[in-house]
Amino acid sequence: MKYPNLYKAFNKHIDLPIDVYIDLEDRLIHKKLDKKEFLFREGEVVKYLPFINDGLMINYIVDEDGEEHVIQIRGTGLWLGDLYSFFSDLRTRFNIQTCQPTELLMINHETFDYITKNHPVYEKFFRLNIQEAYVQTLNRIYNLHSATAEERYLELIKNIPDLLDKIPHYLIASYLNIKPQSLSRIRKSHK
Amino acid sequence: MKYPNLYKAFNKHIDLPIDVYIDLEDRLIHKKLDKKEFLFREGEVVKYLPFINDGLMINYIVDEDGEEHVIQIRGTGLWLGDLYSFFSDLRTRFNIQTCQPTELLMINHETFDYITKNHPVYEKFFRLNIQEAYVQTLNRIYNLHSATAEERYLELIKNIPDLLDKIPHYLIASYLNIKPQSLSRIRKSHK
DNA sequence: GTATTTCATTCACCTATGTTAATAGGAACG
DNA sequence: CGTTCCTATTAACATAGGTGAATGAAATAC
Repeated sequence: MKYPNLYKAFNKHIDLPIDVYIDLEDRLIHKKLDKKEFLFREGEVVKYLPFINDGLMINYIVDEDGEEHVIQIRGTGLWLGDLYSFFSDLRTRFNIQTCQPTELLMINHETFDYITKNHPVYEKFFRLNIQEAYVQTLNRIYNLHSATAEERYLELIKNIPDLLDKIPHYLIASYLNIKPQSLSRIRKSHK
Repeated sequence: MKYPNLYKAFNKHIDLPIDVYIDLEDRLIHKKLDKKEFLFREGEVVKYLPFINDGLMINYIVDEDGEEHVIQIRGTGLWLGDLYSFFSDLRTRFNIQTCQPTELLMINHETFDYITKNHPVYEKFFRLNIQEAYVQTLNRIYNLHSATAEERYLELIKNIPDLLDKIPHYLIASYLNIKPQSLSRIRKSHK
């Protein structure tokens, strides 16, 4: 087994026989990105389902004023791409970029069709995987509604304690929906 | 065909042969709710996939202070439930309530298993349906990040012009993540 | 190794939205 | 039919977070 992180990610949702896993593993596209490299950018059609085997990435949208809004931050063991663009063949609105050197495992359309056709358990996995992502974003909306910036900050560093060392503070601020100056202010009051 | 709204909803994503549709239609659970009735509440395990055949509903979460936060507002022709609770058998965090007399068509587990097993096209539909819902919530997060309360209000009434007549303003305010007083203020400045 | 850019922090000031309280209209209820 | 509750609105004041500018530190480039 070359990628135990991936195997573990599958088994979080489904019971995956090892040979069914290996059948996929041999078809994966392995990709290494440096820090600050893009996996894809707004306007492209996404051709892969990317799994973060090791690293850290963000998903952001640029508004009319050119300002970046970080929508997601995801690291090792998680998927981060644009399912919608992948399955619909429409252009994505998202920019997916690494925050550190990152190693990806990617499934293209041919492989997706092959594994779901030959191993229906993968179909179930992807449905469950989307559902989980969907619920996470509903919770994020709730969080944006019910918690103050300070509470969101404290919760974030509780969940990912080393995040502050791993990515620039201005990206964390954007994710929290505040300005870097406000993040500084909050951090100051917690020293 | 008893429920053309439902048939249309399916055909937005997939090509559904009429007999495959009818096979489902005969198994649907039909339910009528009055204004302000609950479909389900926090703590319950959701046993159905509900389709709004006619009406209007909200999804809200109650925080520790007892305050309601409206996460979704959805009407005729859309699905609104808790996929996660339905598929995982875990208790939901959501409260789903009608804003007006509402007519629902519901799929229970038995029916879901039957139709996906006998007509794989339904499996595809539900995957696409979740994907669409997922993308909508990502856009909602972006909207909360990039637009002011005033912009969010104007966009909302542009999309659903008669919403103000259909549901109490305090629920719209909650959905926009502002207080009713602020909504009044914004509305006043647009008269 | 120096120059240049990028990032984090601080401060003074500003603004959008929250908070509290008062009022009034309408719906629901006996 | 009057009473009670619920909702919407307004106003005065409070505050979280935004804005713009200045500074220094750190990363990157040359």
